[in-house]
Amino acid sequence: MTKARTHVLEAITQAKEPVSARQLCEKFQSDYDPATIYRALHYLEGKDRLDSFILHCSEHGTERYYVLRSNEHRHWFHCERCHRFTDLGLCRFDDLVAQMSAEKGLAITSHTFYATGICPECRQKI
Amino acid sequence: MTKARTHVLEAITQAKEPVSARQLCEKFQSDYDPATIYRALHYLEGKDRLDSFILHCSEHGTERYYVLRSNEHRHWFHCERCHRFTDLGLCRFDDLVAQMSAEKGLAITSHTFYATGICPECRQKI
DNA sequence: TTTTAACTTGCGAATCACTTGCAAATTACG
DNA sequence: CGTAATTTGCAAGTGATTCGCAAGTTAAAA
Repeated sequence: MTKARTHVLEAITQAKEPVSARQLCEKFQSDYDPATIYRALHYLEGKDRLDSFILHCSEHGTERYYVLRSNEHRHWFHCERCHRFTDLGLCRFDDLVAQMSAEKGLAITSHTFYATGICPECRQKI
Repeated sequence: MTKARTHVLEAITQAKEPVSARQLCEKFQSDYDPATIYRALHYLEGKDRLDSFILHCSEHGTERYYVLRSNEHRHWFHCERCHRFTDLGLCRFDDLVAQMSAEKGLAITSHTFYATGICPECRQKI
């Protein structure tokens, strides 16, 4: 683990929500080149230390977001108003996914899920 | 509905799986400019005639895929080997989504789900 | 520890999937 | 039919991410 990779992993570990490459590039603006950040993310994802998903929002456009990979994965909600994430807890889709997999004879190795809408804080402000 | 929009909608209607903008641009290469295709897709999605999701695959990169919007939405599986989609049937997550929504006080207005892995045909070829 | 081979990084240029500005072409409608 | 509102094509622009390459580091071998 090089310094850059360690720092990127630490930043994602400390974050309470999914982090985009761009956020990391901003954070490490004076330390690492964007290319290094992107390469660190690929490296860490290849080593199964990170999970990621792509999400489009009106404020940030289309970006890939990274979270730590643990043995039990979680899903996220994205608020269309404040553009923050809310943790939806551990994945509860395993049974349904297994069911779909069995029905169609698929070897499902992963799935992506996220929900969008308005979070309680923003809803209150309307 | 202009001609371009009609043709785009027809192409997606006839397709048996999600279609990317790029596929449509290729199909209508000699008829419409890519900008027109993209604008038609935005228009149709804005009119609730289409649903879309973003998916990254090794063969086609990151692209947005479009499907007809019906009252009951479906989810898809994407094969990492042949890069085709398999219909996973109607959404079965509504209860779980409602549950998550209630737990966190979120106003969930939509969700995205897709699974990836190897389809039966490709699995057989290994 | 010197030698060498194997990564990593920074920088700048290149990709690629879209977007946008603008003038010409269509379409809508009074 | 005539004018206003839309839509299209073309070309240039964005923005996230990737790549080539030379320089800097690290690791393994001798």
